[in-house]
Amino acid sequence: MRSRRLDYSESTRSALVESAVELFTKRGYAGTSLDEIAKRARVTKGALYHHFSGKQALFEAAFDTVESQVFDRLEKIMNGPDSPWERALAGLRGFLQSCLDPAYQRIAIHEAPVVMGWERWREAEERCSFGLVRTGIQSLIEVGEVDDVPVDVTARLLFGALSSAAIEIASSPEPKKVSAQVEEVLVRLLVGFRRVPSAEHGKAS
Amino acid sequence: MRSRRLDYSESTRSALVESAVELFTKRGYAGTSLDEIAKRARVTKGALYHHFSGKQALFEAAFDTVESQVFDRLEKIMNGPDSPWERALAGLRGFLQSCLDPAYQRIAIHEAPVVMGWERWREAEERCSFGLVRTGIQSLIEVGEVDDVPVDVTARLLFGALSSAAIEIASSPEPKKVSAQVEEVLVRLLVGFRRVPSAEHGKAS
DNA sequence: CAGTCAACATACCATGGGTATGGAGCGGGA
DNA sequence: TCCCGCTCCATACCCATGGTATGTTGACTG
Repeated sequence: MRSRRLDYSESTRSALVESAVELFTKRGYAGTSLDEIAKRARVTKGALYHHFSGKQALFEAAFDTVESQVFDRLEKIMNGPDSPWERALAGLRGFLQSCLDPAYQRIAIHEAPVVMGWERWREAEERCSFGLVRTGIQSLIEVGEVDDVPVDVTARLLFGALSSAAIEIASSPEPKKVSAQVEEVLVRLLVGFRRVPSAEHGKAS
Repeated sequence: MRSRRLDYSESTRSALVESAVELFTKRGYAGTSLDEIAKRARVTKGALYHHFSGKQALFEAAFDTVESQVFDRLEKIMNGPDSPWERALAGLRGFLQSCLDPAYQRIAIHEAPVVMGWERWREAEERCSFGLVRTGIQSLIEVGEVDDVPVDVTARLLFGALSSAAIEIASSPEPKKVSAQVEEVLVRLLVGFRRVPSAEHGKAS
């Protein structure tokens, strides 16, 4: 039987993470103090340091939550019954959609590489959205849809482009329009990568 | 006649900036204290705060120097007498080359968007390397080498891809190999964007 | 029911960005 | 030439904030 105490503990922990996500999103990592985070979670710094080893660890916990949300969403999308090509397009749209979330935006894309360090960020992303991009390209190559390009590098380039696009979209006065343009360019890009553009692409099926 | 005093002043200012560039490159923005920077420049924090309004301003000065160096280099390359297409390829290689400089790497690409804020970074980049990418694409479109895609968004995507590639290259155990791969993929990408070999857009010419 | 330990709160320290003040020497006007 | 003023920089200080050390409480165990 699960102890009542453990429930409380888990509750305060998640409250801290949730608080961290909100404040980091609003004011950034450097602009947010631990006292603020603790106060918003209605605990003190003591509780915070009981659950996390420090500010960085708390940030990584916040990173994990927002990242896993997006990951779950994208995984569902990309596990559809369609062809790899359809999956890639759907995943693309899904990612751009996810990037409209300010939390994912600022924490996972914008600040994480600096706060966590690029190495660690890369490592974490490998298991999340970047991993999806990577496997997406991988399967496109395996099926023969696109030429045999170096997977790692291509995935990195595409992910970089997507990340920039994400911020561009979110910081634009007309996100819808920019998002549509991004999609247009990206589809055009994928088409350009296609091996034999004989059959009709993306559209009908 | 230029005062001796002003020479000294200018000298200490540049010493501070140079010191900042080195330390920010090695330990990052958050990991570097103003006392360290001042000490390395053999002055005190008083001098630092006389020349700069704060840590951010000093960072921006460091950003400007590394950015302008790369800009000058790329501008020369892209002002060659070749065709826009050749210029684009040359500029691409030049940029990847520049990205091997750790200072440009960490300060201008990695940390600047976070330290300066994305808006301000974007604004500054508009006049520097990003501007070059933009005008490069612009002229490619004008000449008719590539399809009429939205310039702003395309430039943003390409620049994002390039930035990621930069870090990927520099943090790789075999930078030469990765750099070659990046170039391969990027050229393939540009070719994919080319108008000429495309038969399916109804615009074969 | 005493002891133990997780789950916090409280008090404190040290680093570091920023500020206020003081002084020293160069340049300009008499 | 002398003095004044202003730039240029040093010194001393403040305080916000991340991190630590210690105290306290209440639930579970034997």
